[in-house]
Amino acid sequence: MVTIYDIAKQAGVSPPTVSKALNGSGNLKAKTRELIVTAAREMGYVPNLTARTLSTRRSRLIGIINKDIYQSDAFVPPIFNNILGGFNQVMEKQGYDLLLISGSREFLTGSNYRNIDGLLILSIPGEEEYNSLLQYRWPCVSANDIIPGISAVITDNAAGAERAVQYLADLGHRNIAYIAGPETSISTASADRFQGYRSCLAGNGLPWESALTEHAALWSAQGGYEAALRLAGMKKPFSALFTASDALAYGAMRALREAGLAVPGDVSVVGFDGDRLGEYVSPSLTTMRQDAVEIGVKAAELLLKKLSSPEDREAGIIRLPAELVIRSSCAVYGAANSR
Amino acid sequence: MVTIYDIAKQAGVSPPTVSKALNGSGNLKAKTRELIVTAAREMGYVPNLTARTLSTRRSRLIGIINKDIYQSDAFVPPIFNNILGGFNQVMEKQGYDLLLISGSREFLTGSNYRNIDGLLILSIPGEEEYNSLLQYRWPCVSANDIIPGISAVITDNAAGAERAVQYLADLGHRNIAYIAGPETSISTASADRFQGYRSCLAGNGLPWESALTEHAALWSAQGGYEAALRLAGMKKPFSALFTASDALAYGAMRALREAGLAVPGDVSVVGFDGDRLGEYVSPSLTTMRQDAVEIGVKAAELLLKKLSSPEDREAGIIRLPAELVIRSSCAVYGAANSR
DNA sequence: CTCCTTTAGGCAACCGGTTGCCTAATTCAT
DNA sequence: ATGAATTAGGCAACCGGTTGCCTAAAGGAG
Repeated sequence: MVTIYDIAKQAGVSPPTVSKALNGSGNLKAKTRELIVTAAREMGYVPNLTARTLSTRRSRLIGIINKDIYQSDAFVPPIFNNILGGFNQVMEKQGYDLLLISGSREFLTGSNYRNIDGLLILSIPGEEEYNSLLQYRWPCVSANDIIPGISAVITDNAAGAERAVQYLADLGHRNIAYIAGPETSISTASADRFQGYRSCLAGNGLPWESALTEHAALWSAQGGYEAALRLAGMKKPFSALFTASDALAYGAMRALREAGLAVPGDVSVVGFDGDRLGEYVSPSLTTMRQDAVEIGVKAAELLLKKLSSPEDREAGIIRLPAELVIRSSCAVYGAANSR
Repeated sequence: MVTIYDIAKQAGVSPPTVSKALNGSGNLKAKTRELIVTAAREMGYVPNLTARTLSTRRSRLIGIINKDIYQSDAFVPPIFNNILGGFNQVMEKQGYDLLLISGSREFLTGSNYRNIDGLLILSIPGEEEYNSLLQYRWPCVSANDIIPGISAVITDNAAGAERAVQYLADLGHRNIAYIAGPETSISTASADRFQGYRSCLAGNGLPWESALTEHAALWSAQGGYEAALRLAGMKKPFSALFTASDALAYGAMRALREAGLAVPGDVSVVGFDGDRLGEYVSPSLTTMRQDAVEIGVKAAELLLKKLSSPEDREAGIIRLPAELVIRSSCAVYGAANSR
């Protein structure tokens, strides 16, 4: 591996001079600088980032926290990959690499043992890690979830949920059920969608019936399946169902089928996420599309801003609109409707 | 941040002694060692891995290469996340962290600028990166794909494809179509499944008809959809379809529906992957399940072995069996079959 | 009590960079 | 040509660890 010492010898200067030449710092004669830069290129020099990190205390490394990736058999919604893709696309251009933070080590030690410059949170493991996070206050952005005290880029969940429910209301549905995601003490994404659901009901003069809301145990098709079975088992009939994610909707549609309810004949279903896959299930799923790539891009930009002005501790929240994607899982109430 | 210098001062010893005490090296009196270890614990010491890496030339960092994650709007099959989950589960216990390698930097410079100890390849970007990889020969394992000259942990694709096709043959199907994934010059996964398909046809005395094989342009539902439309447009009828992935099958099933073909009434479909989601599409998808978590675990174990014995350059391949998961996308030939 | 062996732990150098300061060299004015 | 002002670039120290070697201290034997 070629080092600045090799280049220094080759160019007949001292190592610090090489460093200055390559970084554009210091007062160097243009000719000297050029000599060094040329030598570096010819020798195929690539700076050792480990050494640079030790010296400058900046690693150009962003930690990625995603509890779901680390549960080895977890269901990871496609949206996470797209967020990460958008995020990386921006960060890569700025010379940052991404470090998947294993388990909770970096957190619980609170030590930043790899000299991470900043953090992207996709989903936070738990209370303990959250507290550690707040305590150490590294530059940090949360994507797709709101965590009190931390900047976030997120879909406008409340507005998105309202839009979805309004669509169902506009189709004439009056009994609109809801399957929420699991609630955690920290995240508000699920709560925001729920709130949008309720406020839209209210806006349409519809009462909220607790019997028409079920909480899924997991953000997965399995969770949606079980929740929908519970809903279908209730005495309260419904002609429409809004779910807090697409995966929940896939599971719910299966449960409805098994309960003898046709989609959209008996029940109209709207999901939330905009998975590509929703186009391919049967019936294809009407959903609120989140622009996952854009969330990642915006999160990266926000984090870069924080990195360049560390004194700015403001916890801003950027909300991106969700877009209604009409496919074929919804029908006008009463068209072929028995309930 | 507390360093060994702080501990040294506190314990009244020299920094190297602290290092030796904490690493269990050197000849230290048991009492001294204990004194130091206690002080370190009390002071909340966590070693700075950047410094340690610089000194030891070992980073405990594994690079992850996955071209798909870096295409910001790509379809990343769930299996990738599960492989990574299994891999991380093992690596984490050994104190390794995972670095997502941005774009192609680390490759094309050939420099290992972050002092990565080893590499996990999930999907390789292209020829150029591949050549660079072979040239530098870092400890490296490929998961879920075979790359000439590189150790791999992979599902036995040929055997799995044979099993899938045999299942269709056993149901009485004679005209079994196939949708392959995109072929690349490097990877053999798709080719292996194709070969399994053909050898199973041969084993059952069925001729291979080129009109019954289509290559998808992408490993996605969209790719499967388009390929199946082409198949359906051909004059050659078929009563069964095997696809090289589940995502391809989802797309294909939609295309068949649109072409007026019922699944499994007119066409039986078998996928490959074992996505959880396949349970929730309609009809639920019969598929060959790959044990993605196990692939990740085995890949980690193999890589750890390579890391501990760098002289061993053998490019071993570990093949894991795929398991037939019978759901409801297949029917006996002729039961309700018109073609 | 002395001498020799063993052991414990310190010193110095190194990993590959970066930075502030200071001096040698150059430029400019006189 | 001389002196002052400016500029170019080297020196030394530092980031936080690890390692080999060497010596001081402790222990044992006679």
